[in-house]
Amino acid sequence: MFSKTCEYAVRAMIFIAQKTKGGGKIGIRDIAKGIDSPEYFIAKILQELSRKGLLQSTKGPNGGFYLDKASMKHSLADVVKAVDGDNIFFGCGLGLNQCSESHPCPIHHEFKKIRKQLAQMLEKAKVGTFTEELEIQTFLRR
Amino acid sequence: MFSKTCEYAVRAMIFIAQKTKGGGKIGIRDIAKGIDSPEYFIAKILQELSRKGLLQSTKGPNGGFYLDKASMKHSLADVVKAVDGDNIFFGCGLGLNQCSESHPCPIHHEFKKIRKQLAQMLEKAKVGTFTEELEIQTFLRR
DNA sequence: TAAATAAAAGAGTTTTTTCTCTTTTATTTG
DNA sequence: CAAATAAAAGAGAAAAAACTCTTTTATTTA
Repeated sequence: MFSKTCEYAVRAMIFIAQKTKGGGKIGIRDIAKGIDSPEYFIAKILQELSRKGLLQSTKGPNGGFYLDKASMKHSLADVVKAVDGDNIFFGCGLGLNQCSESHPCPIHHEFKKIRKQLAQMLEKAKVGTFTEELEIQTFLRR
Repeated sequence: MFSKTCEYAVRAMIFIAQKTKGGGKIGIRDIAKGIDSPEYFIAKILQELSRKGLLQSTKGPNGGFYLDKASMKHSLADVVKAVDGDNIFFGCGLGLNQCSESHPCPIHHEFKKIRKQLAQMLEKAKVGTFTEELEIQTFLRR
């Protein structure tokens, strides 16, 4: 469904939201452990997301990654788009470039409904909404 | 969503169904052209599907690929499973191995609905049902 | 039964994705 | 301001996916 890069990104964003809701920051090593991902790899991914403004970071002692108020309101769809692009939301299920309403592939209309539901679900899910359930952190690993 | 291999596979199966409904066979070169895929690559994919019994073939002059009655009844879900496995139908949206009802990731329950709909849609779509609309063949390219 | 045909199998190469390590830059704190 | 800390950036390596070519095997037909 999503690339591994994208899965790590979503897990990391949710994790960081949980951990920095109170105002602190969290380091890359703790993030990697917290979501069970390769440390250097998730670092690269977060650099990219940071450049795109989806999360914040500061260098040096007491530095780390965090989410400001605006970033907390980003949706999982925003994260997915930033990493994998929007092909999952708009692309043809059979990989055809020219597939459209007027020139549909055999499963175009059925597939459209599912893509739409997926998009809506991920739009509704804001990064900041996963903070309440504290226990959830366990479930971002493995 | 699906691997390219899988997209080619589904397109090829639909194409072969359309072309061999009347009882004939179709060669690999025509299939590759018909669905706009790399010839040697789709050949490999169909060999695999043939071994798994999802379609039939014969060698030699007048040989080629075709679908017998039973194969026509296979669903697109069967094809997807044969190529990509069933991860798309059962796997966690965030890539977690241990994600389950009792140990869910943050989007487990929402994601489950979408996976289910996708599965149902592809189960319902039988390879043989795409034969009526003759014009459809154009829409398996590009 | 020899030649022609077409898929199957074997053995790759290329490209993309995933992952790693080292060096640099920014920030803090003693 | 020097040392320590932590992310950013650069430059890859490893693994997986996508794709290609050649040889073999099965089948038909002249």
